[in-house]
Amino acid sequence: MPKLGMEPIRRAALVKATIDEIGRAGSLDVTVSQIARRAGVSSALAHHYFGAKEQIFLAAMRHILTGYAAAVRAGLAGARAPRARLEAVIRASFQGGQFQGDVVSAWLNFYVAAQHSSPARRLLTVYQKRLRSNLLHDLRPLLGVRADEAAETLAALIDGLYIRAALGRDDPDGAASARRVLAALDNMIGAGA
Amino acid sequence: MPKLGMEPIRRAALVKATIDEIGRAGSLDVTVSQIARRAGVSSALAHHYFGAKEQIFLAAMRHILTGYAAAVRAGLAGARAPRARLEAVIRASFQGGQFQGDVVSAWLNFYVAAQHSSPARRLLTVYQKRLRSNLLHDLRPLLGVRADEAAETLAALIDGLYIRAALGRDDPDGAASARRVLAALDNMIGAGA
Amino acid sequence: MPKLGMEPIRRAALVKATIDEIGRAGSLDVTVSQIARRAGVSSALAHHYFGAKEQIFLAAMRHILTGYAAAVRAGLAGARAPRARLEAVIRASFQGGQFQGDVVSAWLNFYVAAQHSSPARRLLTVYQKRLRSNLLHDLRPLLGVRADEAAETLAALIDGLYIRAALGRDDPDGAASARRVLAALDNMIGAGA
Amino acid sequence: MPKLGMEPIRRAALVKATIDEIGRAGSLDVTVSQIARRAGVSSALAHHYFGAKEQIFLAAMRHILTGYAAAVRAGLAGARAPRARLEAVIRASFQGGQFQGDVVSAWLNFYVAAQHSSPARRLLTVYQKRLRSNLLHDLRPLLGVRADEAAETLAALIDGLYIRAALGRDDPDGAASARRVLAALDNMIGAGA
DNA sequence: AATGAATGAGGATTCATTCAT
DNA sequence: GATGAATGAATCCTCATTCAT
Repeated sequence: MPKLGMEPIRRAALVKATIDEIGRAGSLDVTVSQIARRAGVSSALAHHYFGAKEQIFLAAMRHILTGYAAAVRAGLAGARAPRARLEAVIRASFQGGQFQGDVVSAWLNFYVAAQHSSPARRLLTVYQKRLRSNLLHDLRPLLGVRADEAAETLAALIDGLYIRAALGRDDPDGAASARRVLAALDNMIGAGA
Repeated sequence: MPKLGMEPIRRAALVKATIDEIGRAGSLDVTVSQIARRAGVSSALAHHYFGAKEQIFLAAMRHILTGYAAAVRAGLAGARAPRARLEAVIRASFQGGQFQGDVVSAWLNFYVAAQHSSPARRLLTVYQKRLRSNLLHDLRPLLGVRADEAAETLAALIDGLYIRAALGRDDPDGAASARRVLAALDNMIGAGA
Repeated sequence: MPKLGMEPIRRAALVKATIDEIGRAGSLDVTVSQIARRAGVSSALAHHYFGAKEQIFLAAMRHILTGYAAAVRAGLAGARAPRARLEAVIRASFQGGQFQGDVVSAWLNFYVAAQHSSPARRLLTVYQKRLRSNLLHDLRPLLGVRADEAAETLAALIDGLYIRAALGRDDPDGAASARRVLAALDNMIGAGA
Repeated sequence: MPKLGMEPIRRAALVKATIDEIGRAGSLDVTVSQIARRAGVSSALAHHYFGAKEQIFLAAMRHILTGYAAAVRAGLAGARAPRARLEAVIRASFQGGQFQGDVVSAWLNFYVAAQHSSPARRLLTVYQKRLRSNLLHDLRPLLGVRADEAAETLAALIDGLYIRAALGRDDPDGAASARRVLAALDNMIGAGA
C-alpha cells in the first residue's frame, strides 16, 4: 500500500498557496512554481493534481466562493426579520474570512479573470446571482417595487468597497465597510417612508 | 527626408491601441507586439518612444484619467449649486468617453495594476483624491459632518458600478448607473433632513 | 495473499498494450502511462517488470518478430518444393497476425527505432538475416547466381509493401500484397528461363 | 534600414539543419534547440520564422520533396521513349541529392510522421501520386492493363529500398538500388512479351 | 524616423523514473 | 504484487528588449 490520501491535502495546500501568492503579487501573474513552492511541493505535482494552471486558479476561486457562501448561510441561520437578514448578508461579505488582504486581492483579480475566462465568469455569475437573490428576498417586503434598484445598488456598493479595500496596503476595515452598506440600506428604507 | 513631428502622432496611436487591446483581451496580458501591430507600427518603435512596456500602460492610464478630469471640469463649468455640482461630477463618470467597453475594462485592469505597480498606484490615488475632494466640496454644505462618510460611500458605489459594467458583455448603460448614484445621493440628503 | 504467477500475465498485457498504443499513436511517442493504463496497471508496475521504457518497446518488438517467425515456420511445415516454400515465406509476411493496422504501424516504427537503438537494430538484423536466408535457400535452386539479387529485391519489396500499408487508413489487404510479391518472384523465375 | 533579407537565408539554414539533425539522431526526436544551434541561431529565431516545431519539419519535408521533383524533371528532360523515361524516373530516386544518409533517414521519419500528422500525410500523398502517375504514363504503352499492378510494385520496391538504405550505417549504394528496380522493370516487360 | 533581426530569460507542461508502503 | 506520491530534467514556446542599419 502506498502512502494514501495525500490528494485532498495537497489540493488544499495548493489552493491556499494560490490565494496567498495572488495576494502577495497583487495579480494573477503568479507562476505555478511559486505556488507549488509555497505549498511545499514541486510544480510537477501541482500539474499532476490540477492539470493546468487555470484549473488551480478556478479551484482557488471556488474555494473563496464556497467560504463566502458558508459565511452567508451561517449569518442567516439566526436571523428572521428582513432587516436582520439583510444585515447578516451584508456583514458576511465583510467578515474575517472574506475581507482580508489576500482574499480581497484575489477577488479583484478574479473579476479581471472573469473578463476573459468563461469558467471564471460562470463562477462569478453564480455569486452575483446568489447575492442578488439574497438581497431581493428581504428587500421586497421592505421596499416593494423599489427592491430591484436597491439590490443593484447595494451589490455594486459591496463590490466597490472590495475594490477599494484591495488598494489599501493594510488589512481592510471590514466593520467600517459593513457600516457603510448598512447606512445606505437604512437610507433606502427611510426614504421609502 | 525624415518625417518630422511624428512622435506625438505615434504616441497617441499607441496609447489608443493599448486601451483597445486591453479591452479586447480583458486583461493586461497584452504583448507589445499586439499593441504595436494595432497601432500600425513595429514593436521596436513602441519601445523607442516609451522605453518599456510599463510606460505604455502608464501613458494609457494617464490618458484615461486626463479624459475623465476634462469631463468633470466640463460638467462643473455651468453648475453652481452643490446638488447640481454633485450631479455633474457623478454624471461625468458615466458619460460617453469614460463609460464604454474598452475604457471600463482598462479601468478595472488599472485597478489591478495599481496593486503591484507604484506608479500606477500613484496615478490612481490622484484620481481618488480628486474625486473625493470634488464630492466633499459640495457634500459639506449639504451634509455637514456626515459628508466624509457620504463621499466614501459614493466613491465606492461609482467604482462598484464600474466593476460590474466591466463584466457585462455589451457597452454598459451609463445613464442607469448615474441614476443609481444620484438616487443614493438623494437618499443621503433626504435622510439628513 | 499475494497473487502468484502474475508476472507473465502482466508482461503479456503490457506488450500487447504497447503494440496497440503504438498503432493508435502512429509513432513511438507513447508514454509509459498510456501503455500501463491500457494494460490496466499502474505505470510503476510497468517499470517494475521491464525496468525502463526501451525494454518495453524491445519486448514488443521481440513479440512481433516471434510471431512472424512462428508464422513462417508454420507455413513451411507443409511445403517441399522451392517455389512452394517461397510462397509460404512470402505469404507468412502478409498473413492475419502480422499484416494488420497496429502491427504494421509498430513495424514501421521499429524500423525507425533501429536507427538509433542498438538493441532494436540487432533484433531487426536478425529478422532480415533470417528472411534473407529463407529466401536464398529456395531461390538458389531456381535462379542460381541470380539468387542473391533476387532475395534482396524480394525483401525490399516486402518492406516497401509494409511501409505503404502503414500509411493506409484501413487494415491493409494482405492477399493483394502477397500476390504482388509472388508476381515479382514469378517474373524473376520466368526471366531466368 | 535594418539588416534585410535574412529570412530566406535563415529558413534555408534551418531546413538544412533539420535534415542533418534528423539524420544524426535517426528520428524526429530532435529538439528545436539542436536544430537552431546547428543552424547557428537561437531557438527563438527558429520559432520566429516557423512558428512551431511541426512547421520546421514540414518545411524540411517540402524541401526534400521539391528536390526530388526537380531531379525527376531533370531526368525526364532528355528522355523520349517509355523505357528511357521510366529509367530516368527510377534513377532520379537514387541519385546523389536524394539517396544519401541524412536524406534517406529523414524520408523514413517522414513516413512515420505521416501516420499522425495530417499535413505530413498530405505531402507524402502528393509525392506518391506523382510517382505513380509518372510510372503509369510510361508503363501503359509497355504493359497495357498490367501497368497499374506494375506501378504499385515498382513504387513499393523503391520505398523498400529506401527503408533498407536507412538502416545501413554508411551512405547507401544508389546505383545498385537503381539497378534492382530496373531489373524488376525489365522482368515485367519481358514477362509481358 | 523606423524596422527587421536576433536573443536571453522565463514559464507551462510533460514524463520517465523512484520510493515508501 | 502493486500503486499512489512525488520530482528532476527536459522541451516548446513566448516575449520584452536591444541593435544595426
